[in-house]
Amino acid sequence: MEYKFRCECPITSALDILGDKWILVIIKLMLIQDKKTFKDFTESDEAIATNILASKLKYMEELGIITKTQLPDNKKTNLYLLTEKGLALTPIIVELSIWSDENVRVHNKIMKDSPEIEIMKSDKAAFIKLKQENYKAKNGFDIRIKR
Amino acid sequence: MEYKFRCECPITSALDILGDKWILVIIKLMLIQDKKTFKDFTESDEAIATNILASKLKYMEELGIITKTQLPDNKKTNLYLLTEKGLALTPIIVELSIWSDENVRVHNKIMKDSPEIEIMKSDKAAFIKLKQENYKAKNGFDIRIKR
DNA sequence: ATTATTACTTTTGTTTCGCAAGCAAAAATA
DNA sequence: TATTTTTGCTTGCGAAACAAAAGTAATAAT
Repeated sequence: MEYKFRCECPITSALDILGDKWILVIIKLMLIQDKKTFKDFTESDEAIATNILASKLKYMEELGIITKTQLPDNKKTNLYLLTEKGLALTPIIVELSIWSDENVRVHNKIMKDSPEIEIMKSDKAAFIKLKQENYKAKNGFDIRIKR
Repeated sequence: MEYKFRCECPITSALDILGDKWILVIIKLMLIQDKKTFKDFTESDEAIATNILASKLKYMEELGIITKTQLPDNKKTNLYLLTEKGLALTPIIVELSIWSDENVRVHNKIMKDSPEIEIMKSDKAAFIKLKQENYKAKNGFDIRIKR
């Protein structure tokens, strides 16, 4: 539970936490693609290896970005859900989408369109609020047990 | 000049490019802290190793995020400057600042305040535009030679 | 009672990161 | 003009992160 930071800069410190290949991808899977179980994540297009997934989920839980919970009628399947701290990353995901749409397509020819990109661009704040509220409406009031 | 992408997702593809420990930190050093030479970067608080710096600068130039130029009266010192594609990352830097200010301080006790954080929060779009225009005013019309 | 599913862990590489040292060209200084 | 310093790197080696594959234990479904 002790993390290493390169220096006193807030931006660099954020990247000490988020700056790797997987953390923000996992956030995206949860927020945009509704993934919540270990199996959900392993079946995504990104094809994350199970050992890496396990270690990243543990790390994110420790940091308070996600929680690990269970449904009361199932002792096997765990639910991984975004906390407020995790949901607060939504603006970063949105800005990555927009930058990608305008600057990455030239490198990745098979990249999909974001269906919501125009809505995103025309009113960022509204889009962010909507995504966050939809997430909470779907996942915030489930009956579940913290473990 | 061939890059590997994990899948067709725009967000994941953006992170295939930006998702490492250094790229966004180097962008921040250029945009916020006015760093432009190899030496500038090595002297930053982040203390990047020279071999990593050299490889990242090369990679970023290949991608079109930065350019490598020279002043006409100096054959030694190179100037690394953000392109439009690199400047377009400003909103991501701003959102990282805001998330960090609210969520990272609990982990990094010695983290500095962003002096501009309140301005940033109160009008993001204006702040972003200002930063980008300041950067261009300072660096956009220098006499320099592309190499 | 048997099979399948879920959520991992373990093992064994491979690739990326990072420190330290070294080096060559250009620039500054004597 | 000769020497020293600065700048921008490269090289070599150890450490850490990432990744593919196989294995396991508990639970759930049949």
